[in-house]
Amino acid sequence: MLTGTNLTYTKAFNHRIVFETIRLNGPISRADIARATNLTAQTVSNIVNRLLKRNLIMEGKRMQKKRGAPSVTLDINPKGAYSIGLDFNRDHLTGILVDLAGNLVDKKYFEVNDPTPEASIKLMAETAEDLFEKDKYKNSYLSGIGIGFPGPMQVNQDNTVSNVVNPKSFTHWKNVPVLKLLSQHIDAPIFLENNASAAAIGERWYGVGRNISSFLYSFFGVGLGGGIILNGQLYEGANDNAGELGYTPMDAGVSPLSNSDHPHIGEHFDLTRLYNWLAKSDIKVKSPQDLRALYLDKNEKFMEWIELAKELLAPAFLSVENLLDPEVIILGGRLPEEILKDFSDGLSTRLNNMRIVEKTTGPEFLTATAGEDAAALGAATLPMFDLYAPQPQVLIKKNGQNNSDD
Amino acid sequence: MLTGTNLTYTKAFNHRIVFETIRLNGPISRADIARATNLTAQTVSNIVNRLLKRNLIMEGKRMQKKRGAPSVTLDINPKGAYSIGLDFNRDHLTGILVDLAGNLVDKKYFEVNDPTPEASIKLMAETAEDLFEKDKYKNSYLSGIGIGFPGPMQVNQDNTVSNVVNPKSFTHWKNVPVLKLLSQHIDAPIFLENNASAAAIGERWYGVGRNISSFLYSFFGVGLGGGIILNGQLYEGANDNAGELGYTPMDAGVSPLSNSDHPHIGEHFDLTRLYNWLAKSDIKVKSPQDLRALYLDKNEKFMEWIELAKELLAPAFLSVENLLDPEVIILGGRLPEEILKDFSDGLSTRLNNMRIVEKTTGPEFLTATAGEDAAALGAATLPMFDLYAPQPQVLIKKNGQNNSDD
DNA sequence: TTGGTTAAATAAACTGAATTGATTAATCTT
DNA sequence: AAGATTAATCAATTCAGTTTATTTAACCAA
Repeated sequence: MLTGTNLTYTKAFNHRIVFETIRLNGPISRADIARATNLTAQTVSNIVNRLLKRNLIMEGKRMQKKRGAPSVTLDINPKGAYSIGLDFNRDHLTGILVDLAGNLVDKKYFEVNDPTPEASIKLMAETAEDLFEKDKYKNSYLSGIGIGFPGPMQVNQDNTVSNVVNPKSFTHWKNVPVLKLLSQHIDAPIFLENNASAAAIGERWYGVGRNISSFLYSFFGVGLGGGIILNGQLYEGANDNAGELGYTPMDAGVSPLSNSDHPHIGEHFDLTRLYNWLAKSDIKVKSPQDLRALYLDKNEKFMEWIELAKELLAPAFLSVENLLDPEVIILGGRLPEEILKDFSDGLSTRLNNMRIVEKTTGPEFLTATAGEDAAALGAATLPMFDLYAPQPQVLIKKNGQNNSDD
Repeated sequence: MLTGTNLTYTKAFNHRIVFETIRLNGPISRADIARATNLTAQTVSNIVNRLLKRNLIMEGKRMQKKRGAPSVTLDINPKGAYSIGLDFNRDHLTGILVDLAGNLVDKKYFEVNDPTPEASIKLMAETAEDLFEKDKYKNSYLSGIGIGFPGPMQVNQDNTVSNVVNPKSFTHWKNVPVLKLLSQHIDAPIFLENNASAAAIGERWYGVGRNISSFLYSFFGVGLGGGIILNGQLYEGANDNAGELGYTPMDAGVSPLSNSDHPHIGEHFDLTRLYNWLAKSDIKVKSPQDLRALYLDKNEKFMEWIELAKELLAPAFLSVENLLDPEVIILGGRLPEEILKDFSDGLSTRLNNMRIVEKTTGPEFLTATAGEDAAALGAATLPMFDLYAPQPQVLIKKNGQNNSDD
């Protein structure tokens, strides 16, 4: 709804603006922050002192530039807050602990096999507890826990999680109240998100998207997912389906991996199907790392898949260009970097040829900075982003919400 | 850049919030506004009194609901401000005057033929002056003049206007500094926009988009254009090309209207080419109204075009659904309402069949409320939107900008 | 009819955010 | 060493929404 604002919200927003300015430009002085943000020096000074008290930033050494008094530099305090990210899948759970600067502090990896909700919740809770041991991080602040779910699963409005789209991959999951169950074990804010969207936020906050306000993140996970960042914020669409390139139709028979009535390109990127298809040619793979080896070997069969992948992605990305006109398209996920790089190069040239003559520019293709842990890092970013990112929504009143925060 | 905010911006934003609440829900009492906006009654009272003083709203009669003192209703004052919209094309210029409530007050129409910039500027300035005669609207406020340019023309960053995409249609136009030239004749804020984007804003502010925060507006003008509204704001993309469905490729030979090396669906919607193609079958048409007659006659040749149009639009809109996931797709522009309605019905059912099985929902298709003057009304909305719409940007400082406004 | 209750609107005093103006301190320039 | 320049902050001010209290107008029950 149309809600107003007041000074409390102003304050919260300005705190975030100053924090973000330090995060992106640090080390930076109070005076430079004032210039960058159009806030007065006095205001910046007050906000900085409050952020210092909260241990979110720290002072560095004095720096003299030209004349005048030397300035004290400010920088993010990595130990000011921590966050846990869980990347949950049918076959594995990755849990990571990151600090405020986005550094990977700790990591746990578990192989699972189509786990029940009960077993999953238990594993998630234990992993989270292990990652942030109370005595080890005695005086530190845990901003929260983010959990990324594989693309085909859906985080419902009521925060239950179900797999509406592909019931066969997660046999035991249907409208599971993950948030409710987890909060019985965990005393910290919990955030649920589709792993592609989470990865997009991660890339926006810590990765190549730091200075890019609009991009599409193509996430190669178990299948093909997507997350869209517009004006610095996650755009999920009316039904949380925005960016789902995988649904793009393709002609029947084009991909040997397709087996549906409505062939769509997502099928070609289903890793399980890819492994099975390769197995038919006696090529044994069971992980993205195995694919990397195949790729470096220039394995003929796998190269066939790669070429077809680019063939299928090209028109989909042309649609992205025409419809969304993003500055950048980021490729990331579980596929090895070399393969993503191959995609990005191949797609760039393909799009140049497909574009109508009068148009000369298109989005730039980049590969994500986060590697195989993109989803987990993205999940870990969710609480951080919620607490510290300068989102315009912060400025707008919400019923019964208290914004005080000193 | 990352800029902070302060109370001045808060005030400006809250004024817009209250105004918009009245606009959308009026007649409405101060107390109801307070409840709707989460602002206190006192704040609303203050803001309302300032808006009354500026003549933007007006008091109605007392209304008693249950117990307690009866409330005074408030409503938009249509005569509080006026706006001029110019829809400029190769073949015509439509100029309209609308009031604050979006009512059409006056309209001028001129046929032109590939006019030079000089002649065009002169005609625009004269039309604007005629529409808002000083003595006739003595005590009224003109919020500004909006001008919509046909899709293939481009409003450059430096506010010059050129036709980069299709140089053949506007032979005399290349990097014309429209804003500079017009402001020599006109003493009011001037806004330039692509006509599809303008129409989208018009529909957002006055039309079916009033309560829809994200939609794609497909604009059937001289060709096929598009405007995207996300979170209530116009999203133009990194190169102002977002929503340009016309660039969607199609196979060669599919549309008899195509003649390019890179066939794209926009070619099928080029009205000039359509007229010429129909002429080959001895069907003489030269206006959208003529097409309406053909449609009502169920003219065989024209129906062929209609069917192919839907055939081409369907996959493009499926991309929209998958990528943007909008609540609604609005069809509008110069094509007669009956044809747009046909498109919308046909596309709805087509998309239902193309969608992969597991997905059940898609965007709703609506036809625009504004008819053939959609572009002009949209253009007229630009100044209004800029002055009165509750945009989050209002909350953010801009260098050297003074936000005082009492 | 009367007194009590409910609600709208606003006046007056308050709170808390950024701002403005003044001051101090550190460094460079000449 | 004196003056200029810049960073940082203290102190006082401004001005937005908020809180509290008051007035007014209606309804309702006895």
